Amino acid sequence: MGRAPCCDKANVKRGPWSPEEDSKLKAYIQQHGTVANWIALPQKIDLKRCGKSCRLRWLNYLRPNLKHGIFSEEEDNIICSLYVNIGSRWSVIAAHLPGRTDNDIKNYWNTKLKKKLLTKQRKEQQAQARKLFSLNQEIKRESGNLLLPVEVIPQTHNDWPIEHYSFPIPITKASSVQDNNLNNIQTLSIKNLETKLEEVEFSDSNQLQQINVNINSQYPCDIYFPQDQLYYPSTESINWGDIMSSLVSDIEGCNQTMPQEDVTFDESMFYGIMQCLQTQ
DNA sequence: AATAGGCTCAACCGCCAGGGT
DNA sequence: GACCCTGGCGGTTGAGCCTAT
Repeated sequence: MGRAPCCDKANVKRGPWSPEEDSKLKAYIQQHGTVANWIALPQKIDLKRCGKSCRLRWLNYLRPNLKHGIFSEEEDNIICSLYVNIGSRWSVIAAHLPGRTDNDIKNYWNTKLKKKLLTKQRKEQQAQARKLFSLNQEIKRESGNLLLPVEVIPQTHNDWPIEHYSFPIPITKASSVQDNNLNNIQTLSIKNLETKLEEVEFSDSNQLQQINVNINSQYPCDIYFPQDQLYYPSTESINWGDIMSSLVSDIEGCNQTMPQEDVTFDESMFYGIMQCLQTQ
């Protein structure tokens, strides 16, 4: 047996509110100040609406001092920083943005801000890829025939659109040994990586002071290692040289126990490792 | 001009927590 | 403790608008 409905669905109006309905609701609340019982309200003011619908209409549209329209850059930053820290708790986020409702913020995030951040992320990622490529070439030159990737091209991942730590992880070309290699690489590199990443501090002059990257934390939604790129670790502040160096030393150690094969890098392998890190 | 597809956002849905009985 | 009721919340939907073809 299901839950009893909060109102008689057959006898309530649904859909957009008319100006008359709005003014009835507004008038009642202005006269009484508050609503003690939203469920009972529609009957009192002769509205064929669900009490919950009345409440929502008031909170999201009719109540005074609501701000509608374009979000400012500052509001964007606040939303992003809070989202990164607390996830999709829109009511909490709304509490930090006077005049904005949780519904507004939720809509804004889902329709605009997320895309905006994705675009920004991709641009940064391309710059990062170029940087890594030249870094790899340099290391390669310095280290002779070191087994490092010739191709480092972080791709846009359809299911996982934001790739934060998209530096390469080596795998062998031979699929039969990939699993073993992954295990080796994981055990050898993970601690190093983790340390490096946790050392990364980043700041944003506008919004946030230093926030440590906690790669063990659970991101609460469909975006991982996300959006924080805006005010969190900028690629500029990450010492990729250090990270690459530690990877190189791990790879060297790893190679001693591995068959001599060409090693290439793969994005999916990286995410596998990052997932492994998260579950540790 | 027609229309298909994408986008926006107000409104709805269903779950959960907390208070009252 | 069990049950009921309500408020609050996050996720989802769909009508209407916009844009590209």
